[in-house]
Amino acid sequence: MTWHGENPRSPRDEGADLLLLDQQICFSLNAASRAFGGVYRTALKDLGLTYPQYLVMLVLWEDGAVPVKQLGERLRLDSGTLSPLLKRLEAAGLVTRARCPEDERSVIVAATAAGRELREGALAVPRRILAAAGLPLDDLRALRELLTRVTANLDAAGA
Amino acid sequence: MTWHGENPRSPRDEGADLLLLDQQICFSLNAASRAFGGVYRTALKDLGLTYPQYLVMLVLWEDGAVPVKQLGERLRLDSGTLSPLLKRLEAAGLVTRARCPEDERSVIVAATAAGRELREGALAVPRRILAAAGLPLDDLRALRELLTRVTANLDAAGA
DNA sequence: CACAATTCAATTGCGCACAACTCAATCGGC
DNA sequence: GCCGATTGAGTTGTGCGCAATTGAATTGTG
Repeated sequence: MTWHGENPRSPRDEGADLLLLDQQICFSLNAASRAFGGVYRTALKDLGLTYPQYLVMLVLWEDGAVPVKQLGERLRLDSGTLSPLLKRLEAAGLVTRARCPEDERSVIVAATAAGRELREGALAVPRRILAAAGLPLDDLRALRELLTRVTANLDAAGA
Repeated sequence: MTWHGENPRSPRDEGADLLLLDQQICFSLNAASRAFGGVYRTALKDLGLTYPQYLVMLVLWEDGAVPVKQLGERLRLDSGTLSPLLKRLEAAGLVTRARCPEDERSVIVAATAAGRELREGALAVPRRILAAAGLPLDDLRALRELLTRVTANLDAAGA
């Protein structure tokens, strides 16, 4: 045996095995992310939220008022994404944006009364998502663990 | 013991464990996907490809000429995404698009000579990505396995 | 105090993702 | 052969994601 994998290839294609594995990992990650997106889209439709907007609301429900900067750190998003998103949430009457008096550079985001009321309807969403995912809790925990580690590694490598 | 988890909560917050897990899973999935995207962005910069364009080229390198429809099934993308993407690849001189003679509705996509030459440079990419991911092969396989299963479940639930 | 460097939000430009729609080609039943 | 239904690409509109830039507020240093 000149080859050592289960997928024998010509010498000219050395590395093609890795290329395949790579494709499967990254592609399946992408596909999974979009598949979750699809389920969230329908689950959040009644609330009038997109998934990133839902994430923002989750932070606001948990933390109260937070500056845009902090929101970005929590969600791994920059102002280029958050500014228009927050503008839309503001237009929908769900959040307020106000310059911080102590530091006029930063903008404080907070949920309005309507935004806080939305939490009620949002409580049903996660159970629906978990049911759709259809994996046992242990697997989901393992998945989360792996994802967290790989993200940390990738961010470190990219820095 | 009234509770059964490691994270006891008040009765009003029943299910909050699940809720939190859901948030962590979906968020970390999203974050991981974007973290991979960032590493790919830099790795593919020299080739002048984006990550979705790279996925398309992978299919073409592997399969030769394929109709747009088939491309969409493989990559889980629809014509609304593929049409402009393929247009850009065509403008870059990497692929050709031609109506299928047997069925004038479908369009056959194939790599040009320049597109095929790009494969040479692309062979170095996966190793770089895997290194950045920094997980042992077994973990990556486990990750891929979980992602594939969860995507299949989500797609089935969404249908 | 003055002034250069830094920080934070917003904006611009480009590409992806998806829903909704259009339109031509094809297929099916009759 | 004819006509309605279906199929495959493409287009439009909206929103996310990110790089690069702008501009105002703040901080640090001489």
